[in-house]
Amino acid sequence: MDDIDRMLIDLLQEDATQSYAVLGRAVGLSSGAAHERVRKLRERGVIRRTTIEVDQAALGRAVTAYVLVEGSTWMGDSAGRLSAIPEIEEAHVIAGPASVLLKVRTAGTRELQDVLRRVFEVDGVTGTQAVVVLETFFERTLK
Amino acid sequence: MDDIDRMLIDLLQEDATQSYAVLGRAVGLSSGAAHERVRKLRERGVIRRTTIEVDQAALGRAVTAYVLVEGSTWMGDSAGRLSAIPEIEEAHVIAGPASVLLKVRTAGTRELQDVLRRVFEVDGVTGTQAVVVLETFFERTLK
DNA sequence: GGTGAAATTCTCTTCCT
DNA sequence: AGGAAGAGAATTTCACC
Repeated sequence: MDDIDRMLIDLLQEDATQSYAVLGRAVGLSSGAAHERVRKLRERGVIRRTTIEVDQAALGRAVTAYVLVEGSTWMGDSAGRLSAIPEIEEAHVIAGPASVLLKVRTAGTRELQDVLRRVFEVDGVTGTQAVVVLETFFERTLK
Repeated sequence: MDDIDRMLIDLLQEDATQSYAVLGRAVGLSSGAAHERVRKLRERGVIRRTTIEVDQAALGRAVTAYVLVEGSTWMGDSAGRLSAIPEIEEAHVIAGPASVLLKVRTAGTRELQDVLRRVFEVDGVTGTQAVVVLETFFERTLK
C-alpha cells in the first residue's frame, strides 16, 4: 500500500470505467503495471467490488430514515433477522443509548412504519426510535 | 423504467465489470440493446456513476461513528462548511431532537475527537453527540 | 515490480428490421 | 427499440528487464 495504490483507489472511486491506460498515465505507470496493481488490490480485498451508484429516489425510495433500536438482550445474533428486511441498507451495533442503528430506505412514511413493525418482531427488540431525513447534504466516498 | 431496467441495475450493483454481452444474455437482449438501456439509465441520472467499494479499515479508517449535531439556528447553509471536513462521509438534515446527522470515519477515537472539535466550529452548532459503531452487521446495496 | 507488444475480447457505432 | 456486424479500443498475457 503505497501512494500509487492510494491514487489508483481515488481515481477508481471517482470513475471506475476509466481504462488502465488512462489510470496508468495518471500515476506514471504502464497500462499493464496499473492493471496488476488494481488486480492485487482486489485480491487483497482492499477493493471489495466494482458497483454503480443509484439514485434511490428515481427507483421509488423517497424516504431515508435512521432507526435506533433498543434491545433487552445482547443483540449480536440479530444480523440475520435484520438482513431479511430488504429496506435496511445498513445495520451497526453501537455504543450508546440504543443497541443497534439502522439506515432504512422506503417509498414513503407508510412503508417506513411497516419496516418498524417488522424490526419490532425481531427477538430482543424492546423499542425503536426513527429519525427521518428531511434533506441529504451529501453522501460521498472518502478521499 | 421497466423490469429489464431494474434487472440491469441489480446486476450492475452486484458487479459493474460484467460485459454488455453477459448483461444482455442475463436479461434476454443483445449486447447492443443492453448497452443502449444502460446508456439511457446513466443519461437520465438513475445510474449516477460507476465506482469501487473500498474496505475502509484497510485504508486506516478503523472507527465509524454517527454524530448528532444540534444547532441554535437553521443549519440549511452549513453543507459547505461540513463538506470541508474530509472525514465526514454523509450529512443529512433530520427531523428530530438534533438538526443534522453525520456519518464519520476516522483512524481512531483521537481523530474522531478532532472531527467533533471542527464540527463545533461550524456556525450555529451548539452541541454534538457521537455514537460510535462497535460492529457493522452489514452495509449493502438495496435490491 | 515494471515495460512493451501481441493476442484476445469487448465496446460502441452504423445500418437494417 | 432491438438485432447484426465490423472497426476501433481495451483487457490480459507473456517474454524480457
